[in-house]
Amino acid sequence: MKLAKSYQAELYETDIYALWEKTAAFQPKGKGRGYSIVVPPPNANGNLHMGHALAFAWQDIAARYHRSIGQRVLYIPGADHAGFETQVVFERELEKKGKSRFDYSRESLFQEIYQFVATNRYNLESQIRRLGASVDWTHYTFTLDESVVKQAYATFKAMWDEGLIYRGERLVNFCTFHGTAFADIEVDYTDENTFLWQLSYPLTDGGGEVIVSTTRPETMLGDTAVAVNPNDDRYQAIIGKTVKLPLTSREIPIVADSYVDPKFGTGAVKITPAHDPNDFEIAQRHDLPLITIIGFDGKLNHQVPKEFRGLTVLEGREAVIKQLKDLGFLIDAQEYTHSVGHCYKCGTVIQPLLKDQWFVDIKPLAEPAIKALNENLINFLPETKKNQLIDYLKSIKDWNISRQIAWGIPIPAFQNVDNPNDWIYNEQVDQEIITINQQTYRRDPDVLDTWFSSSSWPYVTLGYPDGSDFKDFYPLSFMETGFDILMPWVSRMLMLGLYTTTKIPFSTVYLHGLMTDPKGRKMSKSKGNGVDPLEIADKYGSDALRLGVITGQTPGNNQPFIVSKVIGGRNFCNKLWNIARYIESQLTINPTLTEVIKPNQAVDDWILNRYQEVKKEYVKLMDNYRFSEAFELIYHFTWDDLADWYIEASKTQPNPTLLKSLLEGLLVLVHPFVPFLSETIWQTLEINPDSLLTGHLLIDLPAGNKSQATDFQAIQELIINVRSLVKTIGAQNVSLYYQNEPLIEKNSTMIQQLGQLVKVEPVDLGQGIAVNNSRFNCWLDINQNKIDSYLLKLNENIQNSQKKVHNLQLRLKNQNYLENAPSDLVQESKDQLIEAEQQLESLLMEKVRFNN
RNA sequence: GGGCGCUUAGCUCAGUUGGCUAGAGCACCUCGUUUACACCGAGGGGGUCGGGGGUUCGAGUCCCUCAGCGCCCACCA
Repeated sequence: MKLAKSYQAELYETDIYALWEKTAAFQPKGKGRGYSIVVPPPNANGNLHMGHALAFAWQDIAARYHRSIGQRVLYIPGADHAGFETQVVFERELEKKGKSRFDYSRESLFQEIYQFVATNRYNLESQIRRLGASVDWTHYTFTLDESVVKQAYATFKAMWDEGLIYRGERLVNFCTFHGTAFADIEVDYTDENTFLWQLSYPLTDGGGEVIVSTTRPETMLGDTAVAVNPNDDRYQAIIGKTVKLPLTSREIPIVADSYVDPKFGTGAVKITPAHDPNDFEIAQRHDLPLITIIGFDGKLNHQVPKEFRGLTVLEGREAVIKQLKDLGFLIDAQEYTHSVGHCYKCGTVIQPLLKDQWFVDIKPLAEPAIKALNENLINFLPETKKNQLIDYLKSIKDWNISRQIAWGIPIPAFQNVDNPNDWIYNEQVDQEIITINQQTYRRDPDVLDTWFSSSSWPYVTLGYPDGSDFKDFYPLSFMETGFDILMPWVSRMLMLGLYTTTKIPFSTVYLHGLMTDPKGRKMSKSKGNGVDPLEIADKYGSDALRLGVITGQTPGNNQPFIVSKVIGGRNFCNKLWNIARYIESQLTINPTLTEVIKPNQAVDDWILNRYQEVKKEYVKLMDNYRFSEAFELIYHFTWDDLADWYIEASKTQPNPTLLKSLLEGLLVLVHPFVPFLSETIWQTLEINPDSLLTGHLLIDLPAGNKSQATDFQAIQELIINVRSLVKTIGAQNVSLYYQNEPLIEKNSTMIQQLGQLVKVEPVDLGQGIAVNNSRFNCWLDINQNKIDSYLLKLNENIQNSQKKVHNLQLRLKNQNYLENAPSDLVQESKDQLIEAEQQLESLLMEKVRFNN
C-alpha cells in the first residue's frame, strides 16, 4: 500500500506546494476565458492572521474551481508597504532601542524601514505558500514596485492637469502623537462623557451678554465670531454687533448663519474656525479670520495669553475654565455625551488643525462610480453592501492625500522657494531641491496616502496600460476582500479604476466578514484572543484549517473561529484519505481495469447517478459563489453516499474500474477545498497520467440505469428500516424473511451484511415483525415477547403517518391550492398522499396483527 | 440623527426567486472494536424559526409593528 494508515498533513503539504511551484502549475494555461483574481495585498511586514486565512481560502477556492471548468486563471499575489501602519510598527522597534523617528531624516527613515520590510517579506510569502494559495508568483507585486509608483504618479499627473488635485489650507484630522494627518474615514469616533459648558460673552456696547455653549472651552481663545440663526427672534437685535471675548482683548462680531440650530443650547455658537470644521465653513461664508491656537504638537501656541502657552489641550481646558469661573464668565456646566475622534492607532484625540495639503476633488470621480453601481455593472455579495457604497459615495468629501510620514511614495510636487504659490509637478523625488528655468524648487516632504496608490491595484498588477494581461484579464473577475475596507479601498479602486481605465475594475465583489474569537469578539493583539492560522495549519493541516474557516461562512457575516470546525475538517480529510486507501486496496487485489465504466449491480447505477446529480448541483453553487453550500454537498456525497453506502454496498461485488473513476471524479470536485490532500492522493496513487496540478477538468462519468438506481434506493430504505427496528427492539441475531421479492433475493448478501443480519431467506408464510415503511413483503424473526418498545414505536409511527395523511388531504381539498399552485406541485402532493395512505394502511395492519 | 445587519436545536451556523414532516457540524444518549477509517460505524433524543399582527391556497422566507444585540456613516456647537 502506498497510502499510509492515516493522513498526516505535515508529511506532504510542503512538498506538494514545492511541486506545484516547480511545475509552474499556477500560471495561466490554455485558451479558455480569462478569470482573474488579485490578492488584496497583506502588509509586507506583518504576519497573516485568521482573516487572511479566510480571504485566501475563498480566493483560492474560486481560482482552483475556475481552472477545473477550463478557464484561463490568473491569480496574482502581492504585498503592501502599508505606509502609516508599517511606520508605526517600525517606530515601536525603534522605541525598544531607545530611539525615535526624530533621530532620522525622512530619507534615512525610509531606507531603514525599507530594510526592515525586506527582511520580513520572506516570512509573509512563505505563509501564503503554507495556506496553499495557488497564486502565480511570477506576477508578484509589491506596492512600492516601480510599476505601482509609476502608475500613482501618472494618476496624480492626470488629475493635476485636469485640476482635480488641488492644494489648500484646510482643516485636517491631525494626530499630534504620530504627527500626521488622516483622511476622514480613518478617524475613529467614540462617545465620551464630558460637559457642555455655557460661557458668557459680554456685548461690547454694554447692552448685556450672549451665552454660548461649548464642549471645548479652551478653543474660545481662538474664537473669531459668535453665530446665531438668522431667524432667531431672540437675537435679531444683536446681529451685527460685537462682543468682547473674555480672557483676551479681542472684539468679535455676531453673525447670522442658518447652520445654527436655535433649539440647541442657547442658540448662540462660538466660532473657532481654525479648530472646528463647521466653524471653518461659517468663517468662509462670513470672511472671518482664522486664528490657530493649537500647534501640531498638540499644545497651545503663542496666539493665546502667556499663562496658557505650552499647555496641552486638556491642561488648557482646565486653566481656561478656572479663569472664566473666577472672572464670572462661566455660567453653567451640564453633563454631556458626544462623539470624539481618535487616532485609530494610538487613541490620541484627533485635532482638527489647519494645514496645507493636497486634496482630490472627489465629486467628478464619485459620480461615474455611482452611475456604474446604479447600472448594476458590478455584482455584490452580499448585495446590500452595494447600496451602502452608493450612499457613501453620494456624501463623500474631498480626499486629503498628504501624509506627514516617511514610509510611502513621495508626492511628486515641488514648491518655488521664492513663491509659495508656485507648485510644479515633477517626478525627481530623489532630489530635495531642483532647478527649473533658473527657479529653485523644494520637494514637498509629504508622501501619498497609501490608498491613493493601492487603488490602482486591479490594473497596475495587470501591467496597465500596455500588458497583454490587462487586455486578457481586466476587469478582475473576483474581488474578494473584507467588508471593513469597502469604503476606504473598494470605493477608491472603483473611482480610480473608472477614472484611469474608463472601465469598471472588477465584475464581482465578494465581501467576507470578520473572523472573531469564539465569543464573537474581534480578534486583537491587545485582547490576546487572536489565533495564529499558521499554528493551526501546523497542528491540523492547511486543508483542515481551510475547511474550518469556510464551513458555515456566508458573505458579509462575521464568523467565530472555532477549533472544533477545524477538527471536523481534519476528520473529513482522513475520511477521504481512507476512501482512497480502500480503493487502492481494491485495485491491488484486482488490477485489471475495463476499458469502459460498466455498472455491475444496482448500487453502481445508483452511485453513478448520484455523482451526476451532485456534480451538476456543485457547478451551480460554485458558479454563484455559494462555496460553503457546495462544500457541504461534496462533504455528504463523500461521507454518506460514497463511503457509508456505496463502498459498503459494493463490497459484495467490487467494481474496481468504477471505484477508481469515482475517486478521480471526486478528487477534482473536492480539490478547491482540500488542495493538498487531493493532490497528495492523486500523486501517490498515480492513478492517472494527467495530473491534478496541471488543472484537471471536471470529470464526466456515464449515467447509471435509472430503474436500477431506483431499485437500490428501495433496498437502501429497507436496510434503514431493518437497522432501526432491530435497534429499537434491542434484538440480537436477527434474520430477515421475505416472500416473492426478487429484488431482495438478488441483493440478499448485501442486505445481510449492511443490515447485520444472520440470514436473509425466502419463506412461504410471513412470521415475526413486518418491516413497514418499505415496499417489500418481509419480516424480521424477532421474538414477540420483546416487542413492547416496538409497539411504542409503531404507535408513534402511526400517529406521524396519520398526521401526514391528514395534512395532505387538507391541502388537496383546498380548491384554492388546486387552482393556484403549479400543477406539478399538485401532482406531487397527490402522489405523496397515495404513498402516505399505503404506508399508514400497512402500519395499521401491523398493529391489528399484534393485537390479535 | 441617518442607514444596514442579526435573532432558527445545548453551541456555532446554513436555509437563492414563498412550496415535501425546517437542516448541518459539534455536543448529548444507546449499541458496536466487522481487515479503508475509533480522526470510525449503526441507531436515537432535541427547535411553537425573538414577540405580536397582516398578505397568501401556503410564510423561517414577503409586509407592518414591538423587543434585544451588533455594525457602518454623520458637521449633535
